[in-house]
Amino acid sequence: MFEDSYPPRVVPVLVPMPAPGPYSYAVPEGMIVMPGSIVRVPLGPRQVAGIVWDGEGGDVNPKKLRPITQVFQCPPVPEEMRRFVDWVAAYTLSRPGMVARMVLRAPEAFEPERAVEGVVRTGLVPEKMTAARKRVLEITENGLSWTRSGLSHASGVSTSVIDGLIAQNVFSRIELQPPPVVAVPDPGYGANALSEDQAAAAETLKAAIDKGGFQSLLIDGVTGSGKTEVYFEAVARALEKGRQVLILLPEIALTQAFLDRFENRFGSRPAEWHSELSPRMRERVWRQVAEGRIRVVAGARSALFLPFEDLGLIIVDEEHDPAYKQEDRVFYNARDMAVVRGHIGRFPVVLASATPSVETRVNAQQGRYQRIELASRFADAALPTLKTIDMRKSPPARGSFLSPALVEAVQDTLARKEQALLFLNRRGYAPLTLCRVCGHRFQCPQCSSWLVEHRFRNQLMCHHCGHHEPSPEACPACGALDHLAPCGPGVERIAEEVVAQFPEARTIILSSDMPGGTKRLRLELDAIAKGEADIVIGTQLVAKGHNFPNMTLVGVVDADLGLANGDPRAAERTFQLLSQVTGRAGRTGKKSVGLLQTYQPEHPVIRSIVSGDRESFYAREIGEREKAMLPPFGRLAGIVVSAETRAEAEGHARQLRRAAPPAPDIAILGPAEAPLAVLAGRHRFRLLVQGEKRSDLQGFIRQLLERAPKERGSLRVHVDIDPQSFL
DNA sequence: GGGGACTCAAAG
DNA sequence: TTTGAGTCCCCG
Repeated sequence: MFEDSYPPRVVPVLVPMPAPGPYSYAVPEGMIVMPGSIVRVPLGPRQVAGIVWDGEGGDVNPKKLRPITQVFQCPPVPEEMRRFVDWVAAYTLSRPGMVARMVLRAPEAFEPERAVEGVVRTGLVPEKMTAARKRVLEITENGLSWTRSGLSHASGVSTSVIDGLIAQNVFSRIELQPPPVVAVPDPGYGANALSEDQAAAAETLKAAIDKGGFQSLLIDGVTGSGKTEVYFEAVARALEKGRQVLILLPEIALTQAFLDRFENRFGSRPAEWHSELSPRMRERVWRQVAEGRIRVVAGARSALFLPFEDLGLIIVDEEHDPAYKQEDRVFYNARDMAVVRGHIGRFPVVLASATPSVETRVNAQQGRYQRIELASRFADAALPTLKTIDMRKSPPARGSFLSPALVEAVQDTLARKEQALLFLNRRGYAPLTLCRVCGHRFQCPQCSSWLVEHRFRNQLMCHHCGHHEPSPEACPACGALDHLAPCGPGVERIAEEVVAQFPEARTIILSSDMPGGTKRLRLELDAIAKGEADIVIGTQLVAKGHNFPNMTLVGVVDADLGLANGDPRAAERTFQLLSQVTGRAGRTGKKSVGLLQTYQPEHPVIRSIVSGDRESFYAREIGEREKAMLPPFGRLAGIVVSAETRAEAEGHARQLRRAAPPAPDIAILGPAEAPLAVLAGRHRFRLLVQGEKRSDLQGFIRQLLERAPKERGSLRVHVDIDPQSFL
């Protein structure tokens, strides 16, 4: 008997820390675990949740071996999900435990939800009948069970009436399943009438679902072409087949309108998953997704790591959106990992965008993704007429930033009682402050970029690293008072100009850093949709999928901004942003106009925006990328190592060049160029490492990380996805 | 002598 | 990633 338990059974367990692989734990006698089981294990001085992994427990010093404390009573993490974790870890050069940590992000969800106490009729009748008791009995005639409070509410009696009936055995207490977070969606609830284009596209998607197996599809349709309705049909079909569905959205916290549309189509809301969920809700959603009780989740990128019981479709809406990139700890692009997830789970993945990323277009061109085009706007929604305003010929008055032509257009719009949107992708009041006496420029002490003045907060802020300081009264270099000059506009400064020009108009600024946070922004967006504002001044936030039905003028204050900042994706980003923002106009068929203030009206990006010729943009950009060997072409431009100082970056670069041939191409970039990834925290320099094969680069980076353990913390590796090395 | 800030190694 | 231990420094 004693012998039976020796040697103890040992299993690998993935624990939430950056160890190179799973740790081994002993399984106490009588405990039943299987791969995927979520367990509580001792780890150093604490207890953590981990996932029993596949294979044998590695050989460890038996003295170190400790037993699993407990197996949680929740569904094991499915095989598909475990392969996905392994794949993501290998691809992103992160430790599997850190990826597993993303799966286990709902610590209280591993224990079953507490059952709710309910009551049900026993069949007995009360000795004495009263009016209140009669009402209760009528309502419960059908024999269904009720919660105590629910029943008291429904029958309009106090709970003590029900307690009395329980005491007389007219009702008995039962345990009810905890209530679902959301009702089950009904695929046949509110099917929309589709245009011919839309119907054809929907058929293609449904065929992919019927066929089964992995496939990635791209819905490529101009803004307003009704992509959402199209992929809703795919969602409906997957639901009919009994599969779960994940809809990924960038920044779901702001997309309340999406949830309404879903509800109109399916009769109930999808479950939400994003960082602003309350811990309680997070637990319930996680648990119910694992149990298969939730059929559709609409979530931010982290929803990709929910333990779906039977996922059968992923939609990635606005697939080009940079918000899909996670750039800390585990670096990944949720759009690409969604494709991988679908491949592992053998189901279709649908990407949707009006302005697909160049990578995705290349994938479509090469036949990896099936492209479905929606060329026209839906129903009466007409695309706005777009024009440039040449700022060399029609300059703004001195000290202002809006050209007379744009001011006039705003005036006309107000006169027609319609709304105008002025777009400038720059937060704050002025991007640079300088001293007119000595020429001093305010710079960030941490990362040497310019400090942006924010008048509302009365602060100078670094948009790079978050450093901020109070706005100064005097120049710190020469001490001169009243000679600090703001240079260039931010949205706050445009708002100042607008208020001066149109004092009677109702003006709203929409910028992610306005006080009040997400909640306030949501209210503001609602207010605008209801017509409670005349002029909206906004940063890129306004480009994102909000519907402003009465918006007939979009003015782009600086269409050139972002075209020349050294980022290899600058042209693409600008094209996407300007297409999306001008697409905000004319959603309900009113004649609408987009005006782009520019100093370079002949610039190819500006021209393709104005002419509406998307294809010329993609053709040209794909060609440029190919020439420059940038993503998604040629040599993988995929790995970025950030370091704190240039010397350190050079050290890393030397090491990499010394590493076994073929040595990769390495570029060292300062904060100003900063392409491909946001500089995180204190990291000021980055090496961009290019190589022939992903596996070579992975080798280099591993070596680098191993040889430079002292630099841990000052060294960050970022993987920029190379879509051609997938799968 | 104790507390705070910091670095380091270890966790099965 | 988290933790505890060790070290240094400062302080009536």
